[in-house]
Amino acid sequence: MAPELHARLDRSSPVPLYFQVASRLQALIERGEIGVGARIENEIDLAERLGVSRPTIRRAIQYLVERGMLIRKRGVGTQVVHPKVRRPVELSSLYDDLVSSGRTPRTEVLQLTVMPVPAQAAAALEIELGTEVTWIERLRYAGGEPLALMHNAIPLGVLRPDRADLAEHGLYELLRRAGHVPRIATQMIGARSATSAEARTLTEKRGASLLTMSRTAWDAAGHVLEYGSHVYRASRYSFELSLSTH
Amino acid sequence: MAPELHARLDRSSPVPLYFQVASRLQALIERGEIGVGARIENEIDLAERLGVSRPTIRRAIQYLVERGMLIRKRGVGTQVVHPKVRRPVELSSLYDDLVSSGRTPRTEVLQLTVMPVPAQAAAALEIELGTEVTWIERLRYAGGEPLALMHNAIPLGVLRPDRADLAEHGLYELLRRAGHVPRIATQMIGARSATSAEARTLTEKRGASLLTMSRTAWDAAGHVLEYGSHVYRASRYSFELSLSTH
DNA sequence: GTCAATACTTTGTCCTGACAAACTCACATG
DNA sequence: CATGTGAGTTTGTCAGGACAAAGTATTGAC
Repeated sequence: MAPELHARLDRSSPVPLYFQVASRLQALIERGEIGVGARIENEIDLAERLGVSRPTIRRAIQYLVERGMLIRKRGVGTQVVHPKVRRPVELSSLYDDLVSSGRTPRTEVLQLTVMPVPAQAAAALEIELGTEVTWIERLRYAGGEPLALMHNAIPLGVLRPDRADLAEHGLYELLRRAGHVPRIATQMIGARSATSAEARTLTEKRGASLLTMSRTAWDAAGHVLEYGSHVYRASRYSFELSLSTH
Repeated sequence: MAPELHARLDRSSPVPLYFQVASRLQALIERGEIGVGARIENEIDLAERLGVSRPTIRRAIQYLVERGMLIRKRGVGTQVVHPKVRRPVELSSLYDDLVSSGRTPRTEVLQLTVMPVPAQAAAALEIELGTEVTWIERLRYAGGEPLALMHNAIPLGVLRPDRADLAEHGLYELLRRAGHVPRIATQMIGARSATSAEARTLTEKRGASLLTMSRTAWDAAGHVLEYGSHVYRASRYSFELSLSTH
């Protein structure tokens, strides 16, 4: 087996042992030193060789199983099924996605007001009709071209962003910075034709196909953070996601 | 605390103890007997009261944490964040989705041939251009109306379905029955306008917006099972998904 | 040679015990 | 009154052991 696995683990590190083990295994698999289909050493030997207990090894392997890199079969062993980390869909904002894919997002804030919550957002946010919320309308550019028209409703108690913040950062970044970490979300992805106003704003032809996404996000305490209703130029954008069952 | 949690666990059952505990907790939370925001009993007391060890309780709680129902904080405790099970996106077929939402799917097999793999599918399936595959074109109805036009490419070694099977079952069911369990998939969701042929088949107007989804699925051993390229009537269908970070 | 019983390997479940780290809150101190 | 110190609570990590269940390979009977 590869040399990395022989190196001693750092017991003085704040990084948990199971995570150190998982990271090493992951690196070996990503570099192809343990090929797809190959079996890794059994848990008991691995534990002994690395000088940790079997539960620690199991936890490390479990971590990689959940990421879709490994699968285990009782009586058989643990096999590599995929060399890349297949992250489940992430709870990220378009802004972060664009940045991490090397593009340069720019945001134009079209509207920023406090107003009674629109009907569709009220249901999603689980708040009374008539309650005031911050209502935001933004136009997101990537590579100099308009990409998406975004509408958000945010409860007043959660965040009161200003135009400058919104122009320079993603909404999720602002939420996180305010101590509201999005943890859970439900999304609906659909499609429809652009209205003439939308077509004009997005520099598309009238009736062009748009990808729609609406999302409600909650924090760890179960409080609603935001409702968003966005349209994307289907000619420039699509959603990509990986799934795994375990 | 609610009475269900007091009932004795069944140690003779093949259902693991941690799962029995998780199921009970889940039921209590879903019925609202432990409200959102409420803290559940700490692990050590819970373990003692149910007569199991703390690792078993931890595993049960972990299971619900991963499903987005509970969150834990060191030094604080474990809280209910959402009363419904938030399943992560599932690796299921449209057919199964329709059945489980109480609709009655019907499938019309438009084409079923063995032919050289189309270029787009070759890349997704990671096979040589020119290799022969089973090529399927299906029209899926729900509630008497056409809903989706589906194209699939399947390696010959994986499955050789016949028309009758395809008309009566979902593709994923056939795959599973043949011993090929889909475990990992990558999907792209986008949108575009219908061609006139598509519009005719789906009884939409020409140029109507369609939701597109292409997917590649692998089994546990990392073998490619299928590539699918589907279009859905955006007026009748959208994708719904829940996400959580943990 | 075929097929069933058996031994072996490997992961799955569960236990007890221990200490560490993060958080809360009361209390003493300036 | 503000502040930080320390005790108490709760989850996080880790050890080591035991047996069960599922699969694989070998062996033996017919």
